[in-house]
Amino acid sequence: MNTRDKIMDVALNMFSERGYEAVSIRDICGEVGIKESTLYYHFKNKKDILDSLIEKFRSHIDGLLTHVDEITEMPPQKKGKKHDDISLKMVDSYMIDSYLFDPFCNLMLRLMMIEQFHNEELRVLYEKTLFTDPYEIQMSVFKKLATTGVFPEKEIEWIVKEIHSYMTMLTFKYLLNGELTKERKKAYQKEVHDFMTRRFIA
Amino acid sequence: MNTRDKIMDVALNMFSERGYEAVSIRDICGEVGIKESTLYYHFKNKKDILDSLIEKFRSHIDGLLTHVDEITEMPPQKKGKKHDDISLKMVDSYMIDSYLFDPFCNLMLRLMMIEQFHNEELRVLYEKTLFTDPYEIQMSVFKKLATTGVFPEKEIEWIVKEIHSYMTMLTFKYLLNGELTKERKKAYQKEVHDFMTRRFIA
Amino acid sequence: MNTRDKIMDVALNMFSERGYEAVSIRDICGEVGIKESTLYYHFKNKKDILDSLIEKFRSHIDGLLTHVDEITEMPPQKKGKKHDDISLKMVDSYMIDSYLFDPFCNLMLRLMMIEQFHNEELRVLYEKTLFTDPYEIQMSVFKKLATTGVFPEKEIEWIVKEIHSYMTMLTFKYLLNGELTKERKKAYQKEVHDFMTRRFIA
Amino acid sequence: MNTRDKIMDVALNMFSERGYEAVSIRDICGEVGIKESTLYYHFKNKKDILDSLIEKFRSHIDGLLTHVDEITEMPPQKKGKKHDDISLKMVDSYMIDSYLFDPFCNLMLRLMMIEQFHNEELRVLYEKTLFTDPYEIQMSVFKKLATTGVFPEKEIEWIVKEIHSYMTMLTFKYLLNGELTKERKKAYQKEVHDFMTRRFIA
DNA sequence: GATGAATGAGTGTTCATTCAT
DNA sequence: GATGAATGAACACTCATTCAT
Repeated sequence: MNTRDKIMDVALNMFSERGYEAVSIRDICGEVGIKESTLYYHFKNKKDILDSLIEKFRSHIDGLLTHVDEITEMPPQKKGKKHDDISLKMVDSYMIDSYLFDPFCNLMLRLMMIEQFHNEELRVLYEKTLFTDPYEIQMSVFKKLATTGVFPEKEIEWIVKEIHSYMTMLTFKYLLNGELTKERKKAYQKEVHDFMTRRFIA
Repeated sequence: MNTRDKIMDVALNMFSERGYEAVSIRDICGEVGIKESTLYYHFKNKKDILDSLIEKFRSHIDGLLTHVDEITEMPPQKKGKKHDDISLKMVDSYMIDSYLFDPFCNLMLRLMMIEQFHNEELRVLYEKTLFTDPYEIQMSVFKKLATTGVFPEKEIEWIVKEIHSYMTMLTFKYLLNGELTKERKKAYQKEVHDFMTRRFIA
Repeated sequence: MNTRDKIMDVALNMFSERGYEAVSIRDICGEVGIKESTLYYHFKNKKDILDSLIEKFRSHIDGLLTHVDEITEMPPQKKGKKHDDISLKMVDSYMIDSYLFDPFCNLMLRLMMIEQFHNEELRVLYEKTLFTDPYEIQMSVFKKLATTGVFPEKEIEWIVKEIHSYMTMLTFKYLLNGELTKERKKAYQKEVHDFMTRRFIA
Repeated sequence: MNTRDKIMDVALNMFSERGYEAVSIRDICGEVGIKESTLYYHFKNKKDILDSLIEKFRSHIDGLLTHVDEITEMPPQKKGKKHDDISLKMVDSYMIDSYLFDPFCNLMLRLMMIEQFHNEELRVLYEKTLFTDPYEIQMSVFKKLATTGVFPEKEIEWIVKEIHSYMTMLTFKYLLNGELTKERKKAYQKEVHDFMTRRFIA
């Protein structure tokens, strides 16, 4: 990892734990192992580090959304196929691994959680990535499933709301609370699985 | 309001928006209208302000929990009475008004959200007040309702999980996001009402 | 002890250990057990405490000198009497007990030692009480002894210089160094005794 | 002189006059001609300046002691040579010029005198450099002289005690009292010379 | 790419002191 | 006699940043 990336990495770890303002250039440089003056070769100023992190997060998210779009716009599976095949796999595997469980994304979510109350740009991004986008993704997935006749059209809205609220709550409870340990990840996955099983299988 | 209370009030407003570390003693005193040295007559240091706020919050919460206990331990209503009488009123009126919508509590929740990642004391309090306590309160309410025969015992767990996750998600979405405006409160109440109506009435 | 005396007592203890400037009104009041504002009922300001201590010391010293004068101006003892009768007793008992070993005087000497480098008033007092006065007292004692024929007049100067330098060195080494413990007092007394024995007896 | 050395120089001058605590970083920087923040580039905090001074003093003293050892371990002069040749020259010239009269050492001794009452590290150093070391140096010098037969072995202890106490008293009287002026140095040297002359010549 | 040296503004905190009660 | 509440000035120290090398 080159110096610039190391700075961003260290900065994100610190920002997401203590907040942007509470972290000093000294703190970052001390951890990276460079002098403070060196940091200014790589970044214009402190704000520039944060902006670069946000930019990186945005393109990461754009990649995810593009990927999800490709999946949901694929021609529908044959009728009668088990409903969870596509939807649950997508939700479970893709979004969880590359988004909620991804270290970079997870730290960015924490940072947004911390900074949202006095940074409008981050507040909007926070609302979008934690509430709006996941809801819309679920909706497009279930709408597609509806075309296969698995669910009646008019029930979709509430089904999605139920799933979305459950997963959102679990996200805050397990993934945006304390350190992101293996135990918390497993607890999250277990609760998601139990919910899905009861709701759609049992 | 005396000087000490004014300091706590101003400090909480600032801490909950920008985080404890990012707020300076100068900021607080400027807003309160006292000299910095005066603040140190009322509080022994910056941390002492935070500790006093936490202490105040704890006793506030203790009051709420005691009140809830009194309600749920009242002798059960006559059979057949509409289930929402006691439960929804309690949930809607009491917990919402005196907790989520209460300005002091709301700001404390925001502060806890911000500080939880590097303050273990606040992390524990955060988990308790946003996840553990609400779930347990709902459980005791619904267990009581179950004794009146309104709900079958074995369904209670999932009903409560459903309600709890829905309300938790709404709390993060509307009450712990941006400024706590009347519009957001109304949006929150409407979504709670819609959910309750669909789930228990329709 | 009344409040005023308690303040002076505590102040002297602290001044003599950490220096006048390094001791705060807060420190003193904390130890005395009064509020800072109360101190200003008893003393005009911080400097006033120091001035009062100096004044008290001056009159203490005046008392000592008067006492010594009375002794040295008493009619001479009969010829042939052992020379140490009057001189050593005086030196040993009186000056040591009421001056060097006296807690108040000892602390004042320490205070003067600390403050002499930037307080001309205390520097003069320091020089007088540690170098000039003791030398002159010894001189008047030995001059009196000379009249009894015990010492030849012309040897007196060097005898006194010898005694004075020895006792001064011991004072700095044992009484103005570390805490004034019983051990240090005893070590001081032993060395004085050994010196006197060797010089005048052996 | 570079900035770091200038800071140490100014700090020592101020510390030795007013005491460590009574001197502010502002005072030092004002005299050196730098901003306060600059000082923290060179020293990690105020204590660090003091520690650096102590360290410098220690190595200075180590140098002196090594030098003295070399002299006293030189093969003895031929018998009958005037006793003061080596000893008095050494005492007079070397220890006085490079220790008591040396500006850095003199200021350090004053600093130690001031700080000894509440700084155990400095108290120990103070006792060593003003009482223990000089006594031992004199002892090794006179023991060497004794081998040449100038002094009887059994008289050495008291001779050294006499010299040591006399020079110690003079040090406190002339060199550690008021400003270290040429007049005081001369007065000190004259009294040393008079004492030596009377004691060993006359 | 990186650093040594510097800075002005700001940090939390303590200082001696005042004054109405 | 003593205190609660306040203050302006000073305290040691950290901040993000600059710039010549």
